[in-house]
Amino acid sequence: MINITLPDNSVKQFEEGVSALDVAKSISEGLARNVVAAKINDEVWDATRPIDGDCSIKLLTWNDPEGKATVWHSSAHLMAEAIEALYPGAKFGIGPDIESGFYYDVDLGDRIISEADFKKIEDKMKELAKKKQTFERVDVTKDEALKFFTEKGDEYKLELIKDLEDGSITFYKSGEFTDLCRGPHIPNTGILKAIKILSVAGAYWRGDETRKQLTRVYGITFPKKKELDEYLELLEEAKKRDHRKLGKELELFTFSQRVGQGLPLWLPKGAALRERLETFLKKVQKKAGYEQVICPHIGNVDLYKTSGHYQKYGEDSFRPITTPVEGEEYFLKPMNCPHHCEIYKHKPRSYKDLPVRFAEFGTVYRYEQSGELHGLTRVRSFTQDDAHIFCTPDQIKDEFKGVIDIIMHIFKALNFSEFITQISLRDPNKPEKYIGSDENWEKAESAIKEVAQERGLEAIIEYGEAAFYGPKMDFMVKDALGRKWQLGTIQVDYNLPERFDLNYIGADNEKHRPVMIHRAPFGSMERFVAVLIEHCGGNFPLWLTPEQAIILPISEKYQNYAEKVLNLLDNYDIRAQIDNRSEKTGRKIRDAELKKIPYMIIVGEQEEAEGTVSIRRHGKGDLGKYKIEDFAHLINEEIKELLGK
RNA sequence: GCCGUUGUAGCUCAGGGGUAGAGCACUUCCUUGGUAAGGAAGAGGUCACGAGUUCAAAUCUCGUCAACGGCUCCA
Repeated sequence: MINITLPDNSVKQFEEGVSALDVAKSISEGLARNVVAAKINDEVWDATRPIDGDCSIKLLTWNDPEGKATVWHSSAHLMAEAIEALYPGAKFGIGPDIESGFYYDVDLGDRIISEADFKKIEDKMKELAKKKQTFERVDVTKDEALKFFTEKGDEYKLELIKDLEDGSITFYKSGEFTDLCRGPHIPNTGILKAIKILSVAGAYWRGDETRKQLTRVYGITFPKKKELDEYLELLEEAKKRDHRKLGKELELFTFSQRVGQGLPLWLPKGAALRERLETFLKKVQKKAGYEQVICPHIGNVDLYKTSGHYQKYGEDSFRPITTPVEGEEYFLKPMNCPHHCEIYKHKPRSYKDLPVRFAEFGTVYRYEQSGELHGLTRVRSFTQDDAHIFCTPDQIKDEFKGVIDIIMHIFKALNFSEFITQISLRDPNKPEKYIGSDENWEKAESAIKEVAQERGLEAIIEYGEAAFYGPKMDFMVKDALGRKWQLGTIQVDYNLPERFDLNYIGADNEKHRPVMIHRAPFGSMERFVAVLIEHCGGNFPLWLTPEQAIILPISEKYQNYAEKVLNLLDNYDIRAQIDNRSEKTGRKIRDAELKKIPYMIIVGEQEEAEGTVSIRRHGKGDLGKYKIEDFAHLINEEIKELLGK
């Protein structure tokens, strides 16, 4: 008999060789039907695999992340089986589960899979799933494994097996399909009720561009059709919110082939919106003791040799600009820090001056591979809401606090209520990878952890994710569709102060090395605006939106009154326009709704007589009549609430 | 950068070896109206760019550029 500890810490006795599925059955049949895998001593196992000793157990269902992963991994096998049946002789690379679904890399010879074939594969998968095929785990020796795939003629699997240790190799058999696989898998394919092939793309074998390109087939499965439908709806919704689509429709930005790829052109409405974001942050930063600086867009090659960026990225940058007579070399600036270091250096600094905080909306240029460019999220020219704080090691903690407060303020003003904080620290096993003294690292790392706690942030700590020059804290927001986006970042840097030989005179009258902190709450204006567009679906917060209100006169007779209203609103700093086309009100409302203007102000005979306005809220409908001043207050109160003042 | 797909009016898209189509947007006229599309007329395109094949190319072929979906990369 063996002892199995359940999640509630109760211990039950079972025969040796019992499976997690048996354990589930002993609790309830209903539970057993939903079990897809089990965590045995923190390792995910097949629910059907015999347990041969004392252990703790957690039964996993579709609702556990590991359960989903297992379901999708098994789905990948099912898809491979379907593809093998439909395309005999297909060879298989790897087929893992991913964040949403799974894929399998397939070599089909000269056959191709296109969207038109998806249905065929889905149908085959459904047919196979209905058979409730089990997944049979088989231990094999390396020789057996090699023999099997040599006979099958699958060189990809052979290559994978060659890297594996004998004794650790397992096959999984389900139906007609046998795969090299570590597992675990679901008890049988019956749970896979809703199946969708999503897309197909090329992918290099083992991510190596010198190797053969395989066909990567993406799919997703769910235990219930309803869940699949919801997922497909989410994809549709994401498409509707795509910032590239909305950016065009709302006239925020555009691109021109003639200007060049990855170089965004901000249209008047987009530029105004971005300016409001900048003004907002500038105000906050001024209060927090930042000073604005301005730097040129190019820098001498020596600047980047000093910073070390030339050695590291010189080849992957835009080619240098050379002066015609002297032959000097300049680079488009790929970051602002080296310039800011020189600003720090322009005069001797005392410990009494620290911290100094230089802020700049600095436009930088980076050569990104052409296939990488994507809307505003990946561009070749972008503006960082950058600032560099030069401080003593003891001041790191307070400075982090200050930056976190700014970031939280921004998230609130822009309705990002869900976010993830990540702290990246050294890999304790590889201290040689990092520059800077142990003592300083220790100090900075514990400061960051303490600050996170004091500010009530539930931070994920990642060891080994720090940059070689210092630890950092990143913020990822979750948008309205639950997608995660990396935005703000705070990074400690011991490297540049060293390279630029920055110093300050301490109380002891000796020179000391300051610490540098890079920080960008938005990240970049381009990326941030893109994320914001997708987060709010183009319905920007009232303080930010291009047009806050539009006045819709019922007919031309009320044009004068409309202008009077406009003037009054202008006095309250409310951005509004008049739609004076000779269209019916219904039409004007429809157009204003489509333009996502938050407030529609209808004025006609009644309003003019009473000195009021009729208000309609975007997406909500008629709000009734207001006095103009009351309406202005309504708007300004709404804004105040967001900006928290 | 690599593989695949795509490129026709400001936008969304149809068509396709014999000189260009729709809806919306735009302009003008009529209409002066009460909470998601009033009517009529008009204007608008080297069919991404460059070569080639052909009596004839927007259409076929090749190349270039760009966008899209992935891969690799991201100070």
